[in-house]
Amino acid sequence: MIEADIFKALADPTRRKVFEKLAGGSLNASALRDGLEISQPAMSQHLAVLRAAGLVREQRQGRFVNYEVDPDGIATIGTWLARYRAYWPKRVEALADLLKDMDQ
Amino acid sequence: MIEADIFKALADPTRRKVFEKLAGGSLNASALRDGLEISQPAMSQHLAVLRAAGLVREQRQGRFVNYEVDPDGIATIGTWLARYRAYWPKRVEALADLLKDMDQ
DNA sequence: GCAACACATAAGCATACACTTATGTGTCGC
DNA sequence: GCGACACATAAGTGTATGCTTATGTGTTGC
Repeated sequence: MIEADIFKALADPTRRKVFEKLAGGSLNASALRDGLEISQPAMSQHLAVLRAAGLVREQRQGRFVNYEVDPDGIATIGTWLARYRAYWPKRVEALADLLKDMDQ
Repeated sequence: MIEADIFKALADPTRRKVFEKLAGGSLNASALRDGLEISQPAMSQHLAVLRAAGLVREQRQGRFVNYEVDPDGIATIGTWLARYRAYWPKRVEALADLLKDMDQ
């Protein structure tokens, strides 16, 4: 069950901050530490959790490792959330429009 | 930060099962225990966590307490997920359509 | 009132988890 | 090759969390 890994990964506030940083584009592990008061090993462990959950994927570039949002994780949350569309309130109707033009 | 409570609540597999049961309609605490091998106090504690997170709301009916999905929690996840619409893969495009006609 | 019921809360305990320090692996530039 | 760098992994530790048993609160029916 990969949903378990996803929600567990997002349960940690630091990992959510990291993930939300990546929403703006790919960054390497050191850049992700900026602003967050966290040790290098701690960040490495958090990134491992996010990657294991399928929320993030990595790309080695020399001695740097670039991380970016993995669409697979997003898709899993999206399809999970779709089960509850009957309970979606009207005020979030705009969200559906946003989702519609995701590929430009 | 209510997002913290939401993701923490959904990180537990039992609570996700409970929440997914409620996707089909409201149920009382005893009915929610059916199928899940869980004690009465454990269920009560899980429901308290889900309610504190805004994922579930209760409605007393005599000595029963009916629980149902709280649209507020769903909306919070939805708006959070909207930040990542750039990474939404094409294959989940259908989800957007589902969200569009949520109010019939 | 009182017994049975539906659920909530309290207290204690075992495990999971996020951190730390220390060390390992791989790359770059000289 | 070798030192500096970017990151990963190992091992240990304090705290959070989900469970248990026991008890409390409120409702129903007699």
